[in-house]
Amino acid sequence: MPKKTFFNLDDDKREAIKQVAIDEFSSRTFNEASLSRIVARLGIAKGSMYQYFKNKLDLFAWLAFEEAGRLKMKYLSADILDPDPDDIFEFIHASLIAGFTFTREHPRVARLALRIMDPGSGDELDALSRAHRERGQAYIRMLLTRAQARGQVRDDISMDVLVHFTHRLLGQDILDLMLLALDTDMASFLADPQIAKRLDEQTCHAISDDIIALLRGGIAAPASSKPDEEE
Amino acid sequence: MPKKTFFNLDDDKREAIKQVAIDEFSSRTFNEASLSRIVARLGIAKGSMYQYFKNKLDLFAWLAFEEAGRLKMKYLSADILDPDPDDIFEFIHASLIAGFTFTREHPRVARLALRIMDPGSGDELDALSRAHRERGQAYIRMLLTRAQARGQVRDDISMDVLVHFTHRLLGQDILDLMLLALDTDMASFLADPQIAKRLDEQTCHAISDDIIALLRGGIAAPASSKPDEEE
DNA sequence: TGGTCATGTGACTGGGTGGTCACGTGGGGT
DNA sequence: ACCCCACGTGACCACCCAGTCACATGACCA
Repeated sequence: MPKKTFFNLDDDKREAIKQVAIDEFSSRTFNEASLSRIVARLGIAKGSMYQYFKNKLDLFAWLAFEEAGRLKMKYLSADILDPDPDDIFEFIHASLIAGFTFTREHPRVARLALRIMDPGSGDELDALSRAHRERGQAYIRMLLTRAQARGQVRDDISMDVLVHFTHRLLGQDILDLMLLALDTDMASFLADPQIAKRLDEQTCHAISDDIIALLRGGIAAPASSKPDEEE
Repeated sequence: MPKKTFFNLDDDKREAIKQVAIDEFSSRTFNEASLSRIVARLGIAKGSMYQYFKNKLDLFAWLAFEEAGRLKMKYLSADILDPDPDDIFEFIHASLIAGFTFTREHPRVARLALRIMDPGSGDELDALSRAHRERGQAYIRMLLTRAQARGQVRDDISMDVLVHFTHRLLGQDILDLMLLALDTDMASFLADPQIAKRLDEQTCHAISDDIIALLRGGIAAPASSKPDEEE
């Protein structure tokens, strides 16, 4: 968490620091990101940063866990976040749309949020990362278990596997799917996150529909006689 | 590619260099991996490395693309690698088993091979990485398209999405699934890759079966009347 | 006016990096 | 005995880093 000095700053300066830091941490690994580069871009002294934050990790953790999480929540809670939606597929669909919208409107922040998952950036960060992931997976597990109890999700497959893939789908896969639809890759996106804004809403819905169809029926062609799918 | 000097070395020394370098590059990002650390561990002079390799990238690329690829191919071709297997699900199943076996027997090399996918390590490496990925995806696409022509894969979903997920399943997901089954995560694996050896063959088959079931039928519970699935 | 205190500063420390280069060494060939 | 040449070496260069600290600034209060 930032020190109180940080919150005494001009709104403009505080915002500038936030934006430049998001830029740096979203485009590079935690270890590769550089405080020196941040302060140079801001035109302030390095010592100042240490008046605002305890150290590099403090700054990163605040941005990636607190701020990015807060912003993402806005998008999720706008559409969904009912702890027991009546249809798990509706829930996933809504989460995908929310994720697409969030990523399209705040590509750098979305990428920053994914940086949390980077392993091997030091013990302290790895521990934070694991705790974060486990919280998310616990939530998904609850939803899937309830859906299973309602007979909506198959019960002949390891719940761990289901949780893992669903969690990943709603987290990392969203950006991958967007990049796929835009015919680019992560490297290009890191170089210019704004390309995410080129994805229109219609395509987002098309991708989500495809994913939901996959989740519902797998990749196999329907067995010869089975007219209960549209088309 | 290494310089010829490297191939004139004692087999022992060449092998030692390979092993220490694999250790370093598999446990850290390309940018975070350190040549200084490698030579220190080997007890040789840094200048020597530059007699064997043009630079850091040369060493990494040789290990990750050539050597790791060669080793992985051994496992894949042992079971499969028929360009038109009669059953796409059999093919995927065999690839999963081969991937599990490879990862279990050579965890560090398997992790090294995944490092190729790390984006943002510089233009040159990103370009190599993209080319590598595109080759792999082209192969998967061919297989899926043929399977589709045989009526084995549904045709109402974007082929790009199918290719993307299948490619990822056979690449990155294999390690993730193993870690899931071992109840650990990537951070712990990076700290000690040998934990992968604890996964027994039976569990590998169980996971593969689950994945194939997912691919065949999705996550949805079968619609009330439909006895064509086992169980 | 003087004093206090929050804030800003940037040179500096100690450490790391990839890569170079002038030099050493030793085995063949002539 | 001579040289050559492949190989080995580690000090060294230029650069980058996170984090520190003695000092400067300026607002507010007495």
